[in-house]
Amino acid sequence: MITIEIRKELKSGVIELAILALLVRREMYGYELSQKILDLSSGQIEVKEGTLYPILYRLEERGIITSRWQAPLGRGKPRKYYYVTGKGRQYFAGYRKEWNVVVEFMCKILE
Amino acid sequence: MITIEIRKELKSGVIELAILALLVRREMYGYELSQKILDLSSGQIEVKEGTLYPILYRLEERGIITSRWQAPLGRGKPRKYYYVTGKGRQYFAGYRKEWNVVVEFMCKILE
DNA sequence: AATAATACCTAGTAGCACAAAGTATATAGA
DNA sequence: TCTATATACTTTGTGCTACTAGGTATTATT
Repeated sequence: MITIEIRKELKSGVIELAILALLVRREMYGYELSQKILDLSSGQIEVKEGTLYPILYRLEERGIITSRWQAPLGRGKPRKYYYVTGKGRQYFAGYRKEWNVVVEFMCKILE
Repeated sequence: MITIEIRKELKSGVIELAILALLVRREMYGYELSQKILDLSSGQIEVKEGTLYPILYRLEERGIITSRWQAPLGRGKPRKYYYVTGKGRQYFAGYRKEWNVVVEFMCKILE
C-alpha cells in the first residue's frame, strides 16, 4: 500500500462530511474521530488537530452537533463527546446529496 | 431534475481537476470550458468567471497548461485556447489518483 | 528521566471559490 | 434605434477552509 499525500483542496468540505457521517452513527470524541478517519482510509487521509477541532467548534456553533464532557472509565484526560442534532441530520442529508452530485459529475468527466 | 446548489467547499480542487480532465482530451477556451462543465453536470455545477480564469492563469504559471490566442472563424472576440503540457499530464495523473483515494474513502464512510 | 501516545486548544497563514466590477463584440427583440 | 442578452476575457477584494506551529495536561513505555 503506497500512501500518497492528499492535497488539502481535495479535502475541503470532505472532512466535515466524513466527520458528520461518523457522528450520525454514534457519538465520538475528537481524537477518536481523527484516528477513525485515519483507520478507515488505511492511513491515507490524515485530519490534523488544527483542522479537526475548529470544524467541531463551528459545527457546534451552528447547532449541527452538540457535545458533553465525559471522564474516561479508567484514568486519563476527560473527553469531549460530540453527537449530531436533529437539525444536524437534515444538514448532513443535504450535504450528502451535494457530494453525490459532485461524484457523479466527476465520474462522467473522468470517463 | 432538481438542481441543488453545491457548496463551494465541495467544489474546491474538484473544478481544477475537471478542467484538466477536459483539456487533456482536446484544447478548449475558457468560456467553452465553463459551458461544457455546466452541460456535463446537467446544469448543476456552475464555474463562475472569477473562479475559472484565475485557475487557468495559475495552471499556466505552473507550466501545467499553455495557451494560444485564436480568432474565431466568423466574427467575435478572440479566444484563448488552453492545452495540457507533458508536465501537466503527469500532474493530472497524480491529481486523479488523489481524487480516487478520497472517493473510495467517502464511499466506505458513507456505507 | 525521557519519550511517545493520548486529548484538547488556538493564533496566524496560504490557497480556494466567489462576488462584483470592468472591457469589448455580436445578435435578437421591442 | 435602443436595449438586453450572450459571448469572451480580466481583475480586485472577501470569506471560508485546511493547515502550521505553538501551547496545556495526563498516562504509559523505555
